[in-house]
Amino acid sequence: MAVKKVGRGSFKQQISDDLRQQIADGTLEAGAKLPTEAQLTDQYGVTRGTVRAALEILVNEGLIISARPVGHFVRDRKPMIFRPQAEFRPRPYTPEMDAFMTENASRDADQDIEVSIVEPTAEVTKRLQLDAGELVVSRRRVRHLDGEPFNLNDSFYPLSIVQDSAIMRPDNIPEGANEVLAALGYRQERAIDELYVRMPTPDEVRRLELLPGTPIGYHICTGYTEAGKPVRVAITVLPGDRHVISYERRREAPSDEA
Amino acid sequence: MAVKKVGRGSFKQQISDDLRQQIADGTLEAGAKLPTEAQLTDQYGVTRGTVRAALEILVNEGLIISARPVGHFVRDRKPMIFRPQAEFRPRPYTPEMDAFMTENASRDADQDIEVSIVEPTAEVTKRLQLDAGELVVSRRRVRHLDGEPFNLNDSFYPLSIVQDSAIMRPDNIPEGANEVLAALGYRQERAIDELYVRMPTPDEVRRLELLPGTPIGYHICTGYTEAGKPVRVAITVLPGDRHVISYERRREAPSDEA
DNA sequence: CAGTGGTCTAGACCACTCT
DNA sequence: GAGTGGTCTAGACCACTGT
Repeated sequence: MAVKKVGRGSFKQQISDDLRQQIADGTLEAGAKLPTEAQLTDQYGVTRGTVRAALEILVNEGLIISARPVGHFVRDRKPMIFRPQAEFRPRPYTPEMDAFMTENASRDADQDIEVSIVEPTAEVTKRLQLDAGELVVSRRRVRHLDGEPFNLNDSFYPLSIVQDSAIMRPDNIPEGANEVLAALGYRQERAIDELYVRMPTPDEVRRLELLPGTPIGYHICTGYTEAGKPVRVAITVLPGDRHVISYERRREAPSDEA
Repeated sequence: MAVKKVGRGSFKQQISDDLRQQIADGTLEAGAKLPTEAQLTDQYGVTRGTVRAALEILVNEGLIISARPVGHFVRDRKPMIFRPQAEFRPRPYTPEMDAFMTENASRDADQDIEVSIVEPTAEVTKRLQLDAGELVVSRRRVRHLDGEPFNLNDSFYPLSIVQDSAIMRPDNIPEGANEVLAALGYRQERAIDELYVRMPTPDEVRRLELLPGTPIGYHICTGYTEAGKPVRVAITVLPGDRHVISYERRREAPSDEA
């Protein structure tokens, strides 16, 4: 080997550490092309397999992408899309003193809707407190921005309460599904929100066209009537490379301490 | 090869798809031991390298862990720790109708604190609107639960306003850093919150002892005085396998639509 | 066509743990 | 010592793209 094993770690760790450092300090800037596998093989005096193992680490960290057969490139930084979700915005949002989130004002929005009657997953069954065998209406949507998939929004309703309503039509609902539910006598007065952070499933990778190393935020919102009956579960999948969840607050809950 | 290449995908894709399916449908339940690499090598009629590539996919999806030299195991599902952050809880939390988040009531809590005067990162400089060369006081904390690192909470203050205050002491601040700031004439009246979802840096992996395939939530809270002067940046790193962010709401912002 | 990365083979040696 | 996974070598063939 041309290079001796200095410091700790395996060869692939050393190589990926080197490249990560170059990305961090700007030697390799966003969009820049990395050396080819052959060049790295020569440079470090290891075999191609070892070089590929090092690059794979960086791919899985979301730092680089492989654009076959052109080469590896430093991944562009998050587009800094600003998308305040209502649930993350307890107070009206006012755009001041936050120059860092003023990008992406308005762009072409679009969505695909797919409505079906399905057996609910355990996740949905539990939150809707369904009996065994009870079916739900599923409204699955892929929201697009400028033609690219942007997030997923799947809502589930007990079939028993939305049967034959506008919720079952595979169109946009101008007044909003919540108003339809309210007209049916199930106005939502409370909601419980949960946010998970995890790696995507292959299905989510496909629907959102995710690159390797892209984690997601998994947001589950369960809506309840005043009587405490759950009537709706909405699951939003937010790709980490396309979303910044942001909101402003005024006092009263002085935040993270410390 | 003993197994023919049915359907799509490479051998490693087929193998990881098979195993992922078995994990999803419960054939392999949480904590179960996977077949050894040698067994999978025989079973699929490929070389060990191919089997390892398949397992690596599942590791990076956070589905399995490798416990050398014992074997690979299905990763335990998130401990479902419930930690409402103040900023995600616009209304007081009431524990009702949510049996799915009642675990982990009270456990041993602990934290390490490390205070220093540092040159701020670009991220902090921008949010604190600092001049070039201006220094900050950094309070870096690792919070532990039952002896395990649970999350990171790093706060940054302009050196010019907290010099010689209790904020610079590497102890817990009983009344809270925010009260100290207020006593210094910098009471925070507004805050901007941002939440990013991404893979961890090696430093975050080390501080939080993260397993491969564990993404993080990266929460930045910038606090402002009434006059609009930023006085504090708090960065919280929440490991995806240890956190569920959860809160309850009542009406007024009827959520995710759809 | 040459050059890129994607996949796979068939070995090898190592560190570690358990028996 | 046997068995596990971690790392690495030294090849091979393929699909795709650009010249």
